[in-house]
Amino acid sequence: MTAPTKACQDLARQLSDANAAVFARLGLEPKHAAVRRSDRPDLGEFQCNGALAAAKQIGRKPQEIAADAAAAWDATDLADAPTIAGPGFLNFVTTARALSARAQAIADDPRAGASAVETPRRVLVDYGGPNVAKPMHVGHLRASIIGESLKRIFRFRGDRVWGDAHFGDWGFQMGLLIVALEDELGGLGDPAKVAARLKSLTLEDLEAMYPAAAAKARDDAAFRDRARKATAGLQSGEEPHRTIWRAMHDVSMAALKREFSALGVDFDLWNGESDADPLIPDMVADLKARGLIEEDQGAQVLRVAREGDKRALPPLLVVSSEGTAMYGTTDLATILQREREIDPDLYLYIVDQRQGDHFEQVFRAAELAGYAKREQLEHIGFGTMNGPDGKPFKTRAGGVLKLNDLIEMAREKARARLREAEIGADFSAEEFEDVAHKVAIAALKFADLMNFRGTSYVFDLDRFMSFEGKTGPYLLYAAVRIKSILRKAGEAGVAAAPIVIAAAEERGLALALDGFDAALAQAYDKRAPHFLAEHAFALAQAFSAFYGNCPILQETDAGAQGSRLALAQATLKQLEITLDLLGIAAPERM
RNA sequence: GCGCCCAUAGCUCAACCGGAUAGAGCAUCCGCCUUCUAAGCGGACGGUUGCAGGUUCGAGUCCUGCUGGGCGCGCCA
Repeated sequence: MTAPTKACQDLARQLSDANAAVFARLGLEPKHAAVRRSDRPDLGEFQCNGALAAAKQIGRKPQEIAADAAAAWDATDLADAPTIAGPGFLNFVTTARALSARAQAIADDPRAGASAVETPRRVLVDYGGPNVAKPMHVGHLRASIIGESLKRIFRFRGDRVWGDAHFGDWGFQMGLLIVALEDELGGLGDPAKVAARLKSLTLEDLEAMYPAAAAKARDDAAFRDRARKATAGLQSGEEPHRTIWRAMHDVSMAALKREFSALGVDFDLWNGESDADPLIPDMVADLKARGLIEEDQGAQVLRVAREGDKRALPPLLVVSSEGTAMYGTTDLATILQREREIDPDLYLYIVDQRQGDHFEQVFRAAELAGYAKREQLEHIGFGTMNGPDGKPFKTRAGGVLKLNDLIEMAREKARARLREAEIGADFSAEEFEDVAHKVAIAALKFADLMNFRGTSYVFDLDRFMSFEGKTGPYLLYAAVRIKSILRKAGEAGVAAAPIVIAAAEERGLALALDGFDAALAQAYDKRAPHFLAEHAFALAQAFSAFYGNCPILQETDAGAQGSRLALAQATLKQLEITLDLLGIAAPERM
């Protein structure tokens, strides 16, 4: 019954449990007792709206039910008896004792107050989606940032998680590159000549070859046809197709690993579409034998339309009229491969929401084929990153902006702002660069993750890097200020003491710390990191208010000083965990 | 043509299962550095939630229609 023993749970949960006991005694359904953070901080810290729903159900007046519940409240260690407002809302204010205990529990918890899932699942997160020969551009930014964050969120909640880059190294694009090379060399007949060219092949070569070949294929039917045949040749293991593919694959892969590393994005699996290729012949034969595939216009298709669909979903193209595997085929085979090698309970595909139909086709096909259940497969779609004109982001010249260039732009802006603020004058060149990089990445990532993933947002580097308001740099600044205090406290020999919440800003900070678990759960349930981004900002704001009004080093009361130091430590720990879940790292100073 | 998504403060975005007076940041204005990093803090201003109906004790949220925008619709991925 006393708060301290339950302090491992967040306050909303503690209040809900206590209120559920009250509701049960009154003969009301406990589910109506749920308490959550208040929308009206002027009336209370927490609220329960259940009296209204309960009233509807049993035909009593909501105010009466609320009054009964308030009168029956007995968890006075946790909160005072709730006040009643409006049509029957219950408003709670927690006791300083319960709040102190909760803050202490967070301070003592390596997970900073975050709970874990009861039953861990095996989760595969498919994100990033880089391609051979195509430089990563701003379109890859969202997939990488959101996917990386979701991977970390699921892992932190206790699931067993694999992040897979699902490298786009198969299909028609490879055929295009092969015929482009053929034309460049005037034929592929001379193995020595081919080998020599492949040895000198650079990423820049590939990045020039691909768009040229893709453009040519658009209005040159003969070229397109050769590329399709080359694709078929590659997929049936011909030479020199295979050798050429391997060289192009390796050059691209090495470059991509560098780029992802700069972004702070890391994968457990670097599997490519090509890795699922060996499964395709047997898979197609199996689908055929079970009568799931039929011939249509020279191609082999798997029909996935269902009765009751508002619109007839086109069939999944399993084998093209040229005999090649299409990307749906590869995606299906990849599910088969992952079932065998990983056996995930849940698949998350972090891909642009415009591909929704494609994934619906693949997921239905997987279910029809019995490879996976439909509910295990989720397409986590996201919106586009737009330019100032509201259309998908383009450079001033109208082309796509390379990810590398984007990051360098952000870094340059960060350097300028650091110099402007006269920060880092005493840093080594190395540390200065490290800080500029961290600031740049934090700005880019937070600007992306603060919005719900489904909405498109306008890219505005000046705004992201403004260092003011709701930005990545603001969060880093908050973390760095705490680190600075902790360093000085350490030098001064100030030690942490039991947390005692007294001042309004301490109360606000403790409540912010308490909100972490709910934010994490929402981010997890909705597959939406912006709930955590929101929490990080709220926490940093609460700390800033505390920072301005509750000095630590100057505090003369040892108990209050130790308590505040412990609060600062807990805040830093939780802020760094939250930032890490967003894929953001804070420097030691800035 | 069919289907999906979106429309919230001047701008960029939030709003948990339908709950109270719709919240932040930016911009504008007013305060606060003799104090742990002012890249900060406090305050003010700012709204017919695209339009019209409907369901409900209660609608930004659910339903219908309309307007405006984005996107998708078999051999690219």
